[in-house]
Amino acid sequence: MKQTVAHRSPCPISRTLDIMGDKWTLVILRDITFFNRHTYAELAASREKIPTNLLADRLKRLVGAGLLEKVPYQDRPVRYRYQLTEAGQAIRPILMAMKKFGEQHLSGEGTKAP
Amino acid sequence: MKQTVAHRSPCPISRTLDIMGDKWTLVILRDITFFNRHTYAELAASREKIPTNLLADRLKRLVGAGLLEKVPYQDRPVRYRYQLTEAGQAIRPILMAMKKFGEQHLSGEGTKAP
DNA sequence: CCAGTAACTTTAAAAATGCAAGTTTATACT
DNA sequence: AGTATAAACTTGCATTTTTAAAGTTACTGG
Repeated sequence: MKQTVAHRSPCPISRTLDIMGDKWTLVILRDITFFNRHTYAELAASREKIPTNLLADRLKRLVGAGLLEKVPYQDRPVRYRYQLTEAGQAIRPILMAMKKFGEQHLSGEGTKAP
Repeated sequence: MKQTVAHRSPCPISRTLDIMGDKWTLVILRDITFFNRHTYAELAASREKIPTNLLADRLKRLVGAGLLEKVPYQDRPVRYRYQLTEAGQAIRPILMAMKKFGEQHLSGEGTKAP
């Protein structure tokens, strides 16, 4: 089923937020982009403990939005990996900017990866 | 009342998202950063039509997080403007990255400011 | 006194989130 | 054959957040 994301205005920033303006989408993209986590199980196991129903939902939205693709990487048994499309890879500068911001301005008592 | 934002993990990206990982925070910051909207009324009037209770809530959170400050800019009657702190100004690269992403990858049928 | 404006607050209904448990499909072990 | 394990989800339900709309407070200019 195709997931269409309605947009609030034609502004490119608000349209970007229509897709990734929530608590979890960008941490999934972070895990795929920087931490090499590509399977559902790997993503579910990451430190922030995303609820699995939200993980499933966000993956669907991201696939629907064309930022990820779900690819079987083995048969017997079939297993899937979520990988970035070209558009998905273009998220990297956003993540980098957030990383830098977090490091420079949110350093409460230690900010470390992941 | 002080608004403390609990964080999910020490990762600088997830900590950044703990503050601005939602549908509205970054559009408020966009309006202040790029469109010179600084008063509650100006922010409430922007194109995406943020519900006023959320605007009030987000402004409080941003002030609490040290990204904005609420400054009276006139007496009789007293009126306030929300302005970026130094940390708040550091959001700009994030917004720029989102703008670029939106323009390049979300150009459905026309993405224009605001 | 009355209308108008800025800056919020309140309310109730709708939607999203969070948590735990359950399901499905497939392989491996005994 | 029967049991166990694992990946990848789904379901049900309580809690929280978001939305839309209306209401409030403080002040002012006529």
